[in-house]
Amino acid sequence: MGWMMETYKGKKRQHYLEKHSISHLFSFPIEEFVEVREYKRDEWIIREGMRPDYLYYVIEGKAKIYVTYQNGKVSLINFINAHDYIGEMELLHEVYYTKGIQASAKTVCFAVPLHHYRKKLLEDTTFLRELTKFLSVKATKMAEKYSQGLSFPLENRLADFILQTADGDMYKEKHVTVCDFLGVSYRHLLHVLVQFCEKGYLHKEGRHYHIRQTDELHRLADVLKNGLEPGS
Amino acid sequence: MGWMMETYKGKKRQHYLEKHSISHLFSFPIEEFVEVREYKRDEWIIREGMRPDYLYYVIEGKAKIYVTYQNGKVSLINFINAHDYIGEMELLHEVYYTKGIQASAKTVCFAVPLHHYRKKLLEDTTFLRELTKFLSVKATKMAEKYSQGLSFPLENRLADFILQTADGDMYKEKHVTVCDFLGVSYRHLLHVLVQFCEKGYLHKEGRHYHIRQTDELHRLADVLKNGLEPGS
DNA sequence: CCCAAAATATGAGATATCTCATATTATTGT
DNA sequence: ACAATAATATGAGATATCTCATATTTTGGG
Repeated sequence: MGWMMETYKGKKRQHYLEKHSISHLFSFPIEEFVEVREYKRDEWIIREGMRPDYLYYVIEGKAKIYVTYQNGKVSLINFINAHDYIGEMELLHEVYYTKGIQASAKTVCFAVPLHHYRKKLLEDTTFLRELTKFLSVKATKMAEKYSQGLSFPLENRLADFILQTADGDMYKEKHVTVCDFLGVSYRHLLHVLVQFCEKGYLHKEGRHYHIRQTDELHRLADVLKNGLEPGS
Repeated sequence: MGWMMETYKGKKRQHYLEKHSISHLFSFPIEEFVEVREYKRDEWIIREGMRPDYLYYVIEGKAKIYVTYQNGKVSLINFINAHDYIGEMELLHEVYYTKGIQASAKTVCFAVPLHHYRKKLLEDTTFLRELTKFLSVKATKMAEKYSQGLSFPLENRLADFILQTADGDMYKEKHVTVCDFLGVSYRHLLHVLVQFCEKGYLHKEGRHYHIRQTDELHRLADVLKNGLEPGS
């Protein structure tokens, strides 16, 4: 289990700080003590149950949030992408059960040391406003997912997931990850995928799937879009 | 559909402002332009799709957040209780599809006029920090509900719900509301409740249920508690 | 290059959950 | 007090989804 997270130094660090400046997210200079870190695929950025000493801001890459239940079942809760914060719960709350966060691709993030900045962060309007926006979006998305997840069969949620994660017209996600994320059994996921192929929505090519009828998938996915768009 | 929301004036208003002071939530005096409103059971505090002009802070009562899907199905997303904010999404984001919020009991709340305070609120550290805490808790709860909802059968979620909403050792929630909240059909909810009675966990008395074996319900509900408690 | 582990596949039977049909009570408005 | 509407109940058949068993293929490490 080598957890050899790499910290960029010198020129490389400087390059990231400049190219992906986060100074607009704070009203005070923060770069001096910020670490630039790279996590490799499958490395744990935060281990479940362990309080982190840093607030992270993701620059590039992709990670997954996991939680382990008492019965041993591990569940994928959400994805983390560029421009997301990690560890904000621990910054805000004294007690909080930390979830596990694992990089699913090479992930670069800024690590803001809390022992140094905690107080300043909690008094910084600019930072708090940004964080509040981030959290409100997160809360809304989770709320939507929740009601969607409970209200519709896999057929609809999978169609949506395929459209959201497709690489061009190819769907390439790993089944194991997906059935974890969508909370269904591997068997059933395959079953619905086969149906999609039989109906001609998808065509299996090797271990990937070619999207043949985007419109039909949209029809299925649209069922879980709520309400009207703002402005109507 | 009389929507005769009542606004307290004079002495009554003053009484609420003093007894449930919210001055600690802001670093500037806010009471001058705050309205104290009372919504009766089933009144809409915010109508779905309509942007509110106020930020609300609930003092007493209980409300429900609803969303309507394109297929016409209405889904209960969450409850709102005392000390919750309403309308924070609209304060933070220019575009946002507003969900419907309906009082499920007499509900008193403070209404902060945005046209007057919007700018000040977004620059107030104290307010933003409070709101951030509120939102982070909300986001976490939704995330937990989401993964729970997807991962466990109704038996477990219902046990948890019963324990959480029980009034002493009596469970009194309305079935219609519950099956909406838990995202299951009325038929199935009844089916599982009957099972609980047959197993002796509950005993039906009129339209309420007497909890007879808390331990057994806890055993079912504990399955969806994640991880270890902080500090272990 | 080989092995063990992970990921992919597929079948069959068991459950969980839904839909629809239909009655019987509350509740509410007038 | 009455009619309309909502909430509660219950049965029966249809689906969605799960569990388990088992086989094949891919992948990563030594």
